[in-house]
Amino acid sequence: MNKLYFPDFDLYSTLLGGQSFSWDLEGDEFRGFTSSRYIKLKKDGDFLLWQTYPVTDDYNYLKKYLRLDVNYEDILNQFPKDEHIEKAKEKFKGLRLLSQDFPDTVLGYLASSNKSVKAIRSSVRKMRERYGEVIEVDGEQVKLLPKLEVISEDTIDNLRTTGVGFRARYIYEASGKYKEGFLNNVHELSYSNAKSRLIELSGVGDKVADCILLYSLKHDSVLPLDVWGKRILTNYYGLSQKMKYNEMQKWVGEYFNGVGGWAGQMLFEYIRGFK
DNA sequence: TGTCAGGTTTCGG
DNA sequence: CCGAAACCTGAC
Repeated sequence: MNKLYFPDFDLYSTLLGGQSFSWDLEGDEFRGFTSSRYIKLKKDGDFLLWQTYPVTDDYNYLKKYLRLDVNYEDILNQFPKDEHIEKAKEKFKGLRLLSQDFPDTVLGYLASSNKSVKAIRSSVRKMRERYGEVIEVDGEQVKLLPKLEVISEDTIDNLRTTGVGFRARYIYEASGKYKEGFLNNVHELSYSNAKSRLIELSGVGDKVADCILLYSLKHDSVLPLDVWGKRILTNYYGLSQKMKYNEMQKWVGEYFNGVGGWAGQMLFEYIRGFK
């Protein structure tokens, strides 16, 4: 495996927390699947050991996915100083944000609405089983995450067999639109323009759009406001439960210094008792 | 078996 | 604009 010096990287909370549904822990090795790569990753002290498949030694892919070019200390230094953040940081220092492949993130979060992380992971694996490309990894056959183009060529009824329920229509329609290029330039748009475009997709509302914008497109100031995100704001920071989504998000943008996504991820895992 | 999970859409007011 | 109901299914 390849080796990189990388302290301050908590693989467990980063890969198995709430931001990706595509990683498993086997022994001391994390194994992840995207729509184009299978990745093996583990920690050896302050080093990261890694390999990519079917294209091996693909450092550029890993670097983008894990956001290896961010200055982690700088980000932590921008966190506001308060007791909740201090506690969350104690437990989750090393938790980082990923930049997952855009279509993969759209798929995962379209499948996520009104479902627990565990149930989402299960659906994602069923879709992977049905649609994922087979590749060979160290002599073993494994499947990748499906490409949206492949899903768009199947039927909604078949898609339903993967446990996505009423979300099948959302995934199917979004796959077709993606294939037509509807989302081609979202990564170049401002936060609000990109968000408007995403919300035009059926099945994407404020929260799912914010997840895609944060976990794939690196809009780091956003804290996705699901029930846990809202609990952070109401229970820890005294915001009223009556506040509207966009009002809360505006507060996040101001209070968290532009790194609400990073701080929020730690608070999110902290408040939901992960790990 | 019954309830819960918990985002978006849809519908009634 | 707002609140409430409906949506599928897996987990427990």
